[in-house]
Order: sequence, then structure tokens, then C-alpha cells
Amino acid sequence: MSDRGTGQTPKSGEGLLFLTDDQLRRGIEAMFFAYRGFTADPDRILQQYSYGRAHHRAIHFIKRSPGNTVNNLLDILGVTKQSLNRVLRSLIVDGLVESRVGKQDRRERHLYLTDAGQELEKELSEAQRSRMRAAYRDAGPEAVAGFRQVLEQIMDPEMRRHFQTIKEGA
Amino acid sequence: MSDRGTGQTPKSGEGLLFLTDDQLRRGIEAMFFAYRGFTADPDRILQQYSYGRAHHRAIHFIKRSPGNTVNNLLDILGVTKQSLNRVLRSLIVDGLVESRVGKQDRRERHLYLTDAGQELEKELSEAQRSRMRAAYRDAGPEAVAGFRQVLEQIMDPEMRRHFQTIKEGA
DNA sequence: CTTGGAAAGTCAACAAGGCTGACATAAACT
DNA sequence: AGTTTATGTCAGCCTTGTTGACTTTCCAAG
Repeated sequence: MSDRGTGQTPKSGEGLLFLTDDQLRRGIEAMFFAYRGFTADPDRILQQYSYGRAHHRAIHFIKRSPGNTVNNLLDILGVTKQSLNRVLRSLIVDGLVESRVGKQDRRERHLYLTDAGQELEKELSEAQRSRMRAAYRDAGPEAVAGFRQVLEQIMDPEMRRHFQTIKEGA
Repeated sequence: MSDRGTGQTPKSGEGLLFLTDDQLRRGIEAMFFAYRGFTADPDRILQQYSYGRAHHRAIHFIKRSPGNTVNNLLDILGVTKQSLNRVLRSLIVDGLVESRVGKQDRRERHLYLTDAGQELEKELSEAQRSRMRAAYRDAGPEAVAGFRQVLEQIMDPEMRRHFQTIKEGA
């Protein structure tokens, strides 16, 4: 009864201690605190341009696969078109993103970063990468492999598909 | 010259391939997609109670260290007192959180979950843990160790302090 | 050629949850 | 007595998410 309440079952003496509720809670809090750090540096930069995190996400994924359609981007970002459109519009007006009419299907809009867009993207991703690089270096390659492995398992399957598309694709 | 533009320096034939910009980008996207999955299950539950992620965070950290002061919680959550107060007020009004005047210092308010609060906390954390547990199990203990190690490096140092307080404390 | 439906854009309204600034109160500290 | 600290609260603003309704464009099937 003492640990039934926490959903734990010790089972036997095997090395399953990493699956205890307490270990899981630590993982959960690590995710929370780390995500804050993860976004902190780009957020500071974005503030100077009076943009938000949503702009960063759009810029990132346009950079990753230039010429992507709006619909594709919607799928990746998991927001409504109205939400994305507001962000895209400001980026287009400000001359950071270019929206070209599709050649085969002229209903589609293909998104590209302009030179100015590339510049901001670089500034943002450099900042974010620099923190990640330091973390990776300190933790070492085996830790990084585990990090990526666990993150991939945490994702929703559809997102894993998006993610793997990138992995294979590039 | 070919990869100077991406900030990479191959240096020598050592195993530093995990530090390339491309690997870092994959880690960044993994964080993004994984965090979405990480919050998805609690978010669904919270919606039924017309609460948001902010309520979850407050509940989580009150559960973790009952009797914590408001100031302490502010420090952990990294939001303004106005923002936290809005959330806390609704939780107190709804009878999920109790705010007790401090015994030594009567200016302080110490926060506790009521029985109803414990119940919701359990529902939320069970949902979140269940995804984490599956991810941990699939990835294995070594991967989990690496996962935690990298996340800890990504955090801001002050947050790492909070995090380690928990690690040691419990 | 017409029409159905998909893709995209737009307008309006709303909510959560951040933020700042100002101000109030009580309690502790000096 | 005066200052600092902890907390709460009001008002207003911003970003970013949501729904719903509607239009325009245009491919493709009938």
C-alpha cells in the first residue's frame, strides 16, 4: 500500500529504478526548466525586433525547407491558419519572408526567406545553437544520443514522422 | 570555406560530428516537437476543467514542495506575481489550493494542495508520467541518463540550482 | 463549360497568460 | 518611526492561440 498510491511497482531487484515516479518527475521538471533555457536566448533577440516566439518558429521552418507551402507549415507547427497567417503577414510586410505563387498549383503559396530573413534567422539560430553546442559538448556524444532518443519517444507519432523526414531528407 | 559559413570547424578526424550545426538543428527541432508531446496530455485534461498550462505548473510545484511561499514559487516559475496571482486566485477560489499565513513570518503565505487539488494533480501527473514512462522504457536507462544530462546543461544556471535542490532534497 | 471543393487569405471576436505600472496592506526589521 | 519585504489587486497592454464566417482563386471532374 505504501507505494501503490504512486503507481510504482518495484517488481524485483532489476535495474528499473529509472522508471520510478520520482525519476519521472525529475525528467518532467528537467524538460520544463530546460525548455525555458532553450528559448531564452532567441526570445531576447526577438524582443528587439518586436517579434515573438511564433515568428521564430515560422522563420526556422521556412529556412529548413524553403519553398514549403503554407499548409505544410501549418501541419508542422500545429496551429490554425489564422494564427500562422497573422505571423506570416507581418514577416512578409517587413520583407523577411517572400510568398510565391505555386507553378503547378497556383493556389499554393511557397515560402522563402529573403536576404533580410536569412540574416535574422542566422542571428536567432546562432544564439540557440550556441547554448545547445555548449550543452552537447559538456554532456558528450553518448549523452547526446540518449537525449535525442528520449525526445523522439516523447513526441507524438505524427511529429516523429515530420522529424524523421528531416533526419532522412537532409 | 565550404562550411565556414555554418560556423563549423571540422578540426580533425575526431568524433566531433555530434557538434555540427546540422546535428544541433536536429536537437533543436527534437526539443520543439518533444515539448509539444510533453504538454499534450495534461493540456487535454486541463481543458475539461477550463484551466491552462499555467495552472498545471502551479499545481505541480505546490505538490512538489508543499508549504512553499508565493515568492519561492515566483522564482521557480519565472513569471510576475500578477501573472501567478491570477492563476493562484482561481485555484484557491475553486478549492484546489490552500493559502496559509506563515507562523514565523506572518507576511508570507504558504501554499498547499487541498484533497481536491491532490486529485487533479494526480490526474495530470499520471497522464504526463505515463508518456514519459513509455519513452524512458523504450529508450533505456543509459539514454535516460544522457537525456537528463543534456537537459541539465541547457538550463540557465539558476534553474539548475532549483533543479538540483530537488535532486538532493528529495 | 460549369461546378464542386481545396488552398489560401481575411475579418471579427474571444481567451489564456505573459507583461508593466501603480497602489494598498500588513508585518518585520532597523 | 521609518523602511523594507511579502503579498495582493486594479488597470491596461501584447502575443498567440482559438472559432466561425466569408471571399477569392483555381484545379479538376462531370
